[in-house]
Amino acid sequence: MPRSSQRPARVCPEAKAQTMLEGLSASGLRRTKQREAVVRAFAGDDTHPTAQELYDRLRPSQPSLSFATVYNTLDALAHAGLTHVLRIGNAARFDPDVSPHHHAVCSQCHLIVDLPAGGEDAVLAPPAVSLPGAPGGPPPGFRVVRVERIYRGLCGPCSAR
Amino acid sequence: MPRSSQRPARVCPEAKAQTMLEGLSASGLRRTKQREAVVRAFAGDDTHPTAQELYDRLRPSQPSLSFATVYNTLDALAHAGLTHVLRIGNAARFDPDVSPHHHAVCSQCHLIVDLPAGGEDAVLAPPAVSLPGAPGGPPPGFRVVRVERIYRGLCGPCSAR
DNA sequence: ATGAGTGCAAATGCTTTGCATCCTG
DNA sequence: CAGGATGCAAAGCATTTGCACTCAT
Repeated sequence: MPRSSQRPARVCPEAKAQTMLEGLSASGLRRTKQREAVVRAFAGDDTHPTAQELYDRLRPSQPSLSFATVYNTLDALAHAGLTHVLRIGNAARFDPDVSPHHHAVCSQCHLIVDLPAGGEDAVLAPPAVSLPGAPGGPPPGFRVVRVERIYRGLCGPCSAR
Repeated sequence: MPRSSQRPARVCPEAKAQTMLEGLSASGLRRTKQREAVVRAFAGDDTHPTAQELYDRLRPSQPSLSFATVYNTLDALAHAGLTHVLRIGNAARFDPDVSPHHHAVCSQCHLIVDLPAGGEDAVLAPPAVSLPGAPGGPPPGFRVVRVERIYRGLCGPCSAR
């Protein structure tokens, strides 16, 4: 049994970073100082940062790092399937957690929190599943790869006003 | 029984446009020629157009219409709850259908199709429902107002390559 | 008549790109 | 040492804003 049953058993950031870096190599991408810095700053982050936020966070320690590199690195990670891109506000937000989970977004303060995938339905369809011609008959032949859910509402503090 | 059980019994565009215009008035917003034009072009549209697309569509018949007005009108409609904003690609897409439904997005051609809300779970929570401290214990006290789902995958044609 | 709404254009903000240079594999 | 990656800056879009003018209420 995992050490904790309260949270999605988040691995230690260092290990996560290692996994991401290995994923980069596995995708034929080069392992540069810049990418290592981005990955280390990003891997253990569950705040769904924007590229700008990561850049600001890294700038003090990596003065020569350019914004474009942060952007390109995140883009590379996303294409390699090592990161998910969340389009919730105006700017793209990045999520290093590619395991099945959903998001709750506070309409007031725009906080985004992770929601472990409940048993309700599968987030990932094993290889790919065709949508049944269920009630109303959605597009036939559409092969669903992933289901993303966004719970919109008010977080605890905002709910309490 | 509704006329059709295959599709979400879409109302006639004219009626939908009327409803939206009445909704505008009901929200204390003025009924201008520009807004009427936007609403008529938009009400029966299930292609989830961007503001730019609607503007391009309207320009020929409304040469004096400005882009900002289209933008502001869509924004006003959204604030009045008469339209939903979809953030799927880089640009905001607008959906005149505010009845419970979800979306399937083709990763290849970026087509967005409506999916009638199945019985699986409610899209709308009656007034507002608190997330149970289910498996993993998501944020306690978060009041869910609406659940949005995005089915990512490949549409029929793209799936067939 | 009043002030919300409009048109225009310029400002913002996010994202992408071109290119010379650097450095990993 | 070849080509991918970086840094810088500029270009491209999407979105928002200021302001003078117009028109719905």
